Amino acid sequence: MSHFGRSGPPDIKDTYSLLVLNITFRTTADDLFPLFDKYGKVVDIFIPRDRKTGDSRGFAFVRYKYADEAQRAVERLDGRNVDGRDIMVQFAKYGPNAEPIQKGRIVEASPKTRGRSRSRSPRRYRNDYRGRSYKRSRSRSRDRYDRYDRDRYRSRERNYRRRSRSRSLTPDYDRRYGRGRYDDDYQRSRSRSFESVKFYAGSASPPRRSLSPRRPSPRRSESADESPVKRRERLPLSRSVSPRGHRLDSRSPSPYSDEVLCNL
DNA sequence: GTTGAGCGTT
Repeated sequence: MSHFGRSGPPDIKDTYSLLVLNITFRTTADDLFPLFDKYGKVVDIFIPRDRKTGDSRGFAFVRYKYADEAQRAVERLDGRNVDGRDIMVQFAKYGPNAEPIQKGRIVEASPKTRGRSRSRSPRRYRNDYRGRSYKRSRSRSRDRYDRYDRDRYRSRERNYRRRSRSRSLTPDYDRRYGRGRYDDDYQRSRSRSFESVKFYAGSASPPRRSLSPRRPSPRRSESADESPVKRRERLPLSRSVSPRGHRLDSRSPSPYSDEVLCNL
């Protein structure tokens, strides 16, 4: 029950969180797991994503069960090249609820403290990033669009997203799987557990989205509502199963973005 | 079909 499923933070009570910076936007939790799991028991991996687009934001959180293992992972993996980029691994400084944590360990004393720090200030999302004058919307290209003709480019962007969503085959993957080894693999057997766990967690809704978003009900009202345009929008999604069969991220947020759902 | 300082979700 408390797995890397999409049911929120698992059991963060006695875990040690590592912040992994500078990963590629295509790197998934699956990619990180074998690396980090070599140094200890990885309890959870989470890759924050853009709310709207679902894209990776370029960093990840890896949670260890034991502090010494986390520490070792920092020493060994910080600066390591992953998918062509030198990642930075360090202990997280803030908890999932913006709590300061020490050495990656959440200091959350009482649930009262936790509730306080997040219940007030009803930010829409956490995109304000704690008011630390966070400049970015994560990319200059999107900044550009946001400033100028966002409305004009919106549909274009959507198409991009959708296509890149269902594509999922990049040189990165070739490289990674051609490599097939990590530096000291003293417990490579565990490399499978992550996928297994996630399959387990997603058993209700398998990663391979052979989805059935909404069966066109034989109702007259709906069929009348169906325009060819909408139909076209749905089709590419229905078959958007990646070549890898499963492309699981930490929590793949619904493959169908909200806008798509709204379209139906 | 991108981008690149940074701290997180059901």
